[in-house]
Amino acid sequence: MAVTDVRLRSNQPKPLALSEPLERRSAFAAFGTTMSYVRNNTIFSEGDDADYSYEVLTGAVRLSKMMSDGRRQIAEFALAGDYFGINWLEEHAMTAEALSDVKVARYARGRLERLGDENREVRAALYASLRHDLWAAQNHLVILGRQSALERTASFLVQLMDRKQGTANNILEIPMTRQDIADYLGLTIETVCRMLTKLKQLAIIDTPDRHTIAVGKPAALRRASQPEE
Amino acid sequence: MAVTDVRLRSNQPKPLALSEPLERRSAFAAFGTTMSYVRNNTIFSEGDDADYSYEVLTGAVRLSKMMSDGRRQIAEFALAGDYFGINWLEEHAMTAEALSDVKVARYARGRLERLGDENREVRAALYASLRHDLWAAQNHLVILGRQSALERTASFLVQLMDRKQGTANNILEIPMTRQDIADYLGLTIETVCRMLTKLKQLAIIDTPDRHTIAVGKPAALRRASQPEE
DNA sequence: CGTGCCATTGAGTCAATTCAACTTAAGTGG
DNA sequence: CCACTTAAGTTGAATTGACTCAATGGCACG
Repeated sequence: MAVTDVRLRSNQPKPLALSEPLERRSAFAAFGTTMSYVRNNTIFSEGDDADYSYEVLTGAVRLSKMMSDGRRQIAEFALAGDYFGINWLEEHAMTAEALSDVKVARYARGRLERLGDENREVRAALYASLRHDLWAAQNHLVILGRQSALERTASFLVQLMDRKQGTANNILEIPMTRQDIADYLGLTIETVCRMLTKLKQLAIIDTPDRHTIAVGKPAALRRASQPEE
Repeated sequence: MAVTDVRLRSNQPKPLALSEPLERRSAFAAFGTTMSYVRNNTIFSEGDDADYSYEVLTGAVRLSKMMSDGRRQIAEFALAGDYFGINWLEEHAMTAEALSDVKVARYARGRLERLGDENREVRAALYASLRHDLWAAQNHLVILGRQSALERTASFLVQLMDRKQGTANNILEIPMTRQDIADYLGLTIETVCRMLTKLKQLAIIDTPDRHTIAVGKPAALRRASQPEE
């Protein structure tokens, strides 16, 4: 199979300046192996040897950390085109699980590193991916540390919209459950639910079914994700 | 002046496996310029052109993001030996301010990148720094998203202890104010204060003065930073 | 047409915040 | 060196936003 290109997307949660360019490179050659995982299966666990890095081809993956008493924090949702598992050390720092049925391309880490050593372009792509993840994590910190429940929920939806720029981005097909959203935003499932209801009451969004969110008023949603003025 | 070595330290907030190795390299040559900043002055602001990268020589720096209504989230405290401002894009994603009077080494970004392109060792150091920051941010996410006020405060102190391993790490000289700690932990100044008092009442720490915290029972502190069992 | 999972809504509680008073420490300038 | 001023820290009381607990509704799947 052929893995086509290294794509980096910009999921911008804030006004926060900083426009990560939508780069497109054909950096990794077609030496990945395609793997499939069914919904809710684990791709790798926190602490596993980081022998492979991955790219999402179809479907979605959640990357999370778990505390010993079961509290969970999701750091990122990897969607089609996203990389995960490149950035870590000898051991994976996160658990990766299939949100939906997924196809991923799997790259042997050693090979990728060797390639990066030789090839300037591959190196740049790896570096860009790492930098993107850092950038995303730092924006995430603001959401978790300083935003209200409503702002968080709105921010999350804005991120999803911005991640699929180019396409009709007003109807969001979300693969994750309310619990996943809660664990991403540092809230409970009930609070996420209430905030979605609130946004619905404000006529900003609509939720025709569990996994669809229609953003009727994107501008209002963006406003809801930020401080008043 | 001569900037000696690229040091990476492990500030481990959790059991979370993952031992970032205490590497020591002499990667960047002595081409940095020494700069001094007095307490509370800005080194660069979010949105500024990222022309330079920095290393803390003495003192401490806070790296933060600010929302338009003044809410602030501190992402990191850079202490002596730490790098900051390497990881970002064309524009700095954070504001860097002097916590105390600081001396920093300043490196022209273009030069650093060129050097990284040529020199494998420099490249590894840059990559390691980036990876460290990502790792730290991801741990920070768990703290902000899923820990209680007491756990956060304890985690913060544990991080400080672990960052100065090797030295007598039970007496912490902290350059930051309570407000800084609050903005790092996603709490209010009052809550931080109350949690410190609580730790004091539990005889786990003592606060002889504002900028000194003596950790009498490190093990108990570590326990307080994690879920029971 | 149950059975079970996920989502939603309501009611009551609680942890952390807000508001406010007061204490302590750190300058600053006479 | 001491009075004066300002900033930082601490404590208490009241408030509140998000949480917990509990019950119900809606789909999907066998």
